[in-house]
Amino acid sequence: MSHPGPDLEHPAGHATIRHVAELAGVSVKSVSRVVNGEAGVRPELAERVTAAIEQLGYRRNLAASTLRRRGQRTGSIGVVIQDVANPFAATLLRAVEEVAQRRGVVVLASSIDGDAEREARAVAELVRRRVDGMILMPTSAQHGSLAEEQRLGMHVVFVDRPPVGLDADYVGADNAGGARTAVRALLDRGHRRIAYLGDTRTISTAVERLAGYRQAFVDAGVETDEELIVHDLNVSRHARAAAAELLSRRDRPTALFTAQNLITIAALHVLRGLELRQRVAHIGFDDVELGDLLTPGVSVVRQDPTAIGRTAAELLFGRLDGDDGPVRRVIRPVELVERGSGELAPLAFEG
Amino acid sequence: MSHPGPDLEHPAGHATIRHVAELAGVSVKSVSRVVNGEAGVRPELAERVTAAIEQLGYRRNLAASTLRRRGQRTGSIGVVIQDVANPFAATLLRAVEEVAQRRGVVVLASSIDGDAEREARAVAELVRRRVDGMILMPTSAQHGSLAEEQRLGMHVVFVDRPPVGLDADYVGADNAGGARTAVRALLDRGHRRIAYLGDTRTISTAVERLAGYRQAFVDAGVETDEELIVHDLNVSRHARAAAAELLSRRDRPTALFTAQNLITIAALHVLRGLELRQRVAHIGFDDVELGDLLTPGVSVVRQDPTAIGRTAAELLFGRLDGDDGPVRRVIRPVELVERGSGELAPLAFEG
DNA sequence: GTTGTCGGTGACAACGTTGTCAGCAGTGTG
DNA sequence: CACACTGCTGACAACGTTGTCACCGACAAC
Repeated sequence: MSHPGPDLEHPAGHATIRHVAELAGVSVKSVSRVVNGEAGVRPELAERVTAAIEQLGYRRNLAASTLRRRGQRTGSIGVVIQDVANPFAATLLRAVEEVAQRRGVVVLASSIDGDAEREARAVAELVRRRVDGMILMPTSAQHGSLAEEQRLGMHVVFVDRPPVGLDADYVGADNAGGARTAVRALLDRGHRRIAYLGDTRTISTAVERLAGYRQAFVDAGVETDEELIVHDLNVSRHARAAAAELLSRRDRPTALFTAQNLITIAALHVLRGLELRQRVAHIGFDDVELGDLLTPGVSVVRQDPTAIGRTAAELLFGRLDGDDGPVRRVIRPVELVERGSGELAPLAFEG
Repeated sequence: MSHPGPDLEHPAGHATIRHVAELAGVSVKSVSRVVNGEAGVRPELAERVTAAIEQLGYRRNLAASTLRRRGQRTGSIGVVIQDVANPFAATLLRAVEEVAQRRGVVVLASSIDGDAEREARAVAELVRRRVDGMILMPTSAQHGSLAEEQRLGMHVVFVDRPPVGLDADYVGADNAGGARTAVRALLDRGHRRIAYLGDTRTISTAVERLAGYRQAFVDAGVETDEELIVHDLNVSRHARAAAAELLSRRDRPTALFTAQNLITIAALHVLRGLELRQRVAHIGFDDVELGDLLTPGVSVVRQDPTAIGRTAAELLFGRLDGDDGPVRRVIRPVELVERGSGELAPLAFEG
């Protein structure tokens, strides 16, 4: 045990390339060559190395490997999302994963729950780990701090919410257009008191969806009633409370536009509780599972999180592959899915 | 540009500790001390270092750091799940993330979609990256290959499905008990033709849930009808087809027990399509979003993926902190949630 | 005066890997 | 005969970081 070099009898932790070299009776470099599939190793020697690797259960240490291969990729990307437990984010993440796995790239995902500080910590952590690129569903209002990372070669693609104060690729949905379409459909059926229930106003999607809502009113030459617009429903509980309050007014709205999936679900619970699902029209933004089986079906503006995630991932990998074209903004179309709840007519008189 | 050492004017990629040292006019070791918050650095010097770090946008390279700190943790864990897009897995993952984030540990998640080969690749990748531990929702039937990793100090906790051919911690739910309770409830209401629609039989949860189904029949002294047991419904399409076939038989079942959330959803669609939701009783395993708002409400056996994820993560971190007690098997209780669909009586005569 | 201790600092080696380059013996080219 | 080239192999340095240890001046104890 007093001789120099690694203890070759029984490596304490993981076997290293040196253990393998010693056991196979070759130089470490030759082992490296075999492991990396480099040409120029005699088959007989390669076989000895392979056997040694097998016997020791050797696994190349990726940290050491990428350290040496200067400037080399770590084969990892970071994805910062609001909450994996939200089906929208989860589906998007899954699509990213799919593209990444095909390339042998692993995904580091962090949920940040609308907390700008958690976002900053998550991004810093990803930089420390030298991910090759990042896909960001940001919370924060300003992303200028990422400019430095970008300059140093970090590739960033924003999803769902565009970058602010930064030139970066973006893949999102036609939020304003979708909201406008939904609200126009309600107006067309004669609704005038259409409530808007939306997320925090610092979130661009919320802002855009509200803009679409307002635009529909402008298009129709109808005035909006500011009393019917509620913001900051970033917790289910708040969304429920807001819906309950709106629906218990004497001049309650005849239709609801809920601008996000969790708000839609909260509103559905309240409508059901008040036995108003057949009487108050309702369109949500984002599809909800089983929404088609309710009575009436839940009409929604559907976006395609899989397509958004896939597109973002492909964009990111394109950048990693050297695409240095101008910054791209991809806006995916959305679709109004009519299932019943959005097609209810306004009730003339209410008890 | 011909002088040796790094080009200090304008570091090409990320600034290294050497750039910082040079700019601050100190040794690299002192920078290291400051970065790591080690004691014994004059405040004035520390300040110079901090300023240099700031100016250069230096971020410690975690790969190099953990390489040097021999045997040191990488501050990352791997989570191998079936599919992040499945709410059960997503919720579980979120709970793991939560515990990990509190400790500054990042999570590498991989969806493997019931593919044993993808599972093996994911695990190998995690080992290459020297994650500190892994949480596994396995697909494969044998996990003996992990024994070698375990011996080398890798900590593994299984969730949802127990390890086979390996001693490892496990956190799961009372699958057999939950299924038994559900089917007993159906039998108690007089159902006899109760169909079982389940996932692939290589999956232990599917096996356990089927066992619970059978046990309930044994308990009641009723014979099971093997014609009503369908397996391998690992794709929504298959589940729909199976449900449609069962329900179109002349002697169709009076009740369904769907042993997994996606199968439950598929069955709901078929039942609805055939207008049988009010006539055929139905209990699912796993809760489904909005299941309470359908008419009738969807009765389910609810497990708590958040608790499972949290428990598994805490167990894993406990091991990382040195807990070397005996292997633990945590079985979380499940709960039958009666919402209507499971309480329908069998119809005496059918058209 | 010698010795020891102190806080502070840096030179150096090492972590596990791979890039570079030199060297081997054998063969062909000028 | 010198030289270049071949396929194969290994010695060595380097990646960015941190652990080890020696050393600094100052000051106290003997």
